[in-house]
Amino acid sequence: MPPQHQVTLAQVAEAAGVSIATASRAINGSTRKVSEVIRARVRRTAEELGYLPNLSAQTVVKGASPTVAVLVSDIADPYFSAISSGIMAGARQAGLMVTMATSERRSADERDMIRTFRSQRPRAIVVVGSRWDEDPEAQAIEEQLTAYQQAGGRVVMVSQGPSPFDLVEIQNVEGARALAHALVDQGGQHFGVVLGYRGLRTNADRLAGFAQGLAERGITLQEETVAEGAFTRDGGYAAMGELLGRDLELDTVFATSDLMAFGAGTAMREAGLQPGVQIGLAGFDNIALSEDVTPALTTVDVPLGQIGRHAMDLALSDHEEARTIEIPTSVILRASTPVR
Amino acid sequence: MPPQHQVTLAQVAEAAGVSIATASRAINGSTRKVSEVIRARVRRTAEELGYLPNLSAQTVVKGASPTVAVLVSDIADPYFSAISSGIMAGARQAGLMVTMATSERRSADERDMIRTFRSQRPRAIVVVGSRWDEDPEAQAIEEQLTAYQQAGGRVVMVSQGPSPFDLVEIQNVEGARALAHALVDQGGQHFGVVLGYRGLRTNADRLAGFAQGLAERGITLQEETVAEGAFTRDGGYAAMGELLGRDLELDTVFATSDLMAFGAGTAMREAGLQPGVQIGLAGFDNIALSEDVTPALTTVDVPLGQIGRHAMDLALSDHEEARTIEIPTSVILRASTPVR
DNA sequence: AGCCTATTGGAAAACGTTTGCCGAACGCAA
DNA sequence: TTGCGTTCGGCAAACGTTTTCCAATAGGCT
Repeated sequence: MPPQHQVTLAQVAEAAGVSIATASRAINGSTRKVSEVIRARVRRTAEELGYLPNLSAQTVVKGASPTVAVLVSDIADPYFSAISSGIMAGARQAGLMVTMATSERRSADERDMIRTFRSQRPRAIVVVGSRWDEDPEAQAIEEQLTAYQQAGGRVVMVSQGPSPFDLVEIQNVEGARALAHALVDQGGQHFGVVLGYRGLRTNADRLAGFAQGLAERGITLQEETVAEGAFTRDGGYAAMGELLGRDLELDTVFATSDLMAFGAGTAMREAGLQPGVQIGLAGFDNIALSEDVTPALTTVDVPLGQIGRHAMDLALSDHEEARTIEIPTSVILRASTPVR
Repeated sequence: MPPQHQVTLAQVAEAAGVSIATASRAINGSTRKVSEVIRARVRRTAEELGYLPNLSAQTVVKGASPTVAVLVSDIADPYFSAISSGIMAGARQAGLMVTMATSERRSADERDMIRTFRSQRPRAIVVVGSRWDEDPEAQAIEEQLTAYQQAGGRVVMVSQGPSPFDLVEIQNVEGARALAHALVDQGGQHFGVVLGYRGLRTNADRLAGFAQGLAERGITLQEETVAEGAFTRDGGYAAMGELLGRDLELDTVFATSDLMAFGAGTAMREAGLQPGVQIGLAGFDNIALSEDVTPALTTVDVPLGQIGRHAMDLALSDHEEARTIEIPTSVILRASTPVR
């Protein structure tokens, strides 16, 4: 680590002919006032010398840094990057910096990153991304976060419920259920599901909601029409391939994320099926490009940017007991699911 | 800012019955050794008490924080999120944290963010995103970065050349030129361009390279066949609309980014033109979904993840004079540009 | 004039670390 | 035994801030 030598407050004070205390008060403000003339002089001096406050020093004495730490599974995934974008917008408004890390969906890494975050003494830690059902690290992670919270930090989980912390919950069950209704209403009868890892609660919820929605229309989702894969574009491609190999008669496929739907769509075409023509295809999330593909993708809208904002709101408002914000979802029918 | 009270090194030292100095050496290691037995005892105590080193305190005394600061235009844009992903992977390997901010392409914000970054004393600052041609803040930003560098920090610019700093340069001109060749070879004759803001060097380069490539095949790109818009999906949609309104006879359209191409494609379809059938469409960047759309998008591959890695490599290797890494690009022909 | 209160500058103590130095303990050769 | 080098623990200074006092000055009131 190269030594970085910088202008210090002491140098500014000296140059302005005041004490360090006064310089501090003049520049970074506090309850105490400093006379206008001195204040101006100090500020000008600081400007001239190119003084920049040392955030770490401030953090040491204040006990917390003006920072919010964000942990996401994968920043290259448009789902997470859209949420992150909302978080960063909120953070900027609140004058906070953002430190970010990706867990790559490995929960041991998640635990380590949270430890590292704690070392930074951020004002809040936001964890985005579905939790695994049988996560060996779950307890360790929760302990870390609890300790952090008890030390005065705020914890916000996005799409991680149930949990003892503040929560931003996406209505996955309801959205998938409504989607099922809509698809049946369009004339779908034989449904398949391209499912991200079942162990991720998000997927489990979306599957359950979809099955429930179908059931409410008198259709039973067969287990053999569900293919599981990684919760990524490639996973969708692979799972769809598997589904095709099973030689079922499907007229509509629901993928538990838009990203998986894109992969599934490519697999369909490679098998000679045009989504939106011979077979229907629906996703979930309504990520940015889902309306630009051909055929435009039927999906369930999740207001991703808003989610980030809400997470920051929770992080900043102080309240005693944990709160939950429910994010409503809504079905968007597009050309990928034809009316029959 | 809530006071966060935490276990300190002093408490660990006390509990372990050693001095603070010894505790420090036992836990965070240094040149000096501490006997195995004491070392073990201290570590165990730290573990039991849940001690976490205070990174800010360490930063204050060491003079720099184990952090790399990243500034991107817009994290929700897949171009930037893919690069960020590479950067974060590199940072993790190097044991560094990442602090991230978005400038929203406003250069005044960019300047402010860099100031804030400097306050954090990061080990490196990475700035990703094309520079504006006539940027009123350009000088202020360069001064900030120069001062930072002189204080011992490392600066890496991605796609920002020319600049006095370390540079990761994408071969935009060459890529666009090669694309033009390939499109002419496929039988294209009447070309249009959906251009992101011309003031962004990236767009200017891609346009220039494309025009040059056409010229080398004996085709002159007419100014009236170029429509300019925001460097986003919506910009592409709007610019394509404008182009269509001009009533030209185009057989192929080059959009200066995949994102713009997606928007342009939607505009084409709304006008009754099928990309890949009546009209060719090509993009630039090869973002993740470009092969999943229908028709799959012809584009110029830019290895975005690698770019991030290279940026981190530059940030970490220490060398005197500024270096430049050239990232090669390569044409990928897909169905959106039919062979005629 | 005398007193009380507000205002404002400065000295110094914190905050949680790392590290330069000192000195104690030990091993070993002479 | 002395002398000397090596190992390793601890004291205390430093890092760049904020904040608690304390003191000095100014102003208002009687």
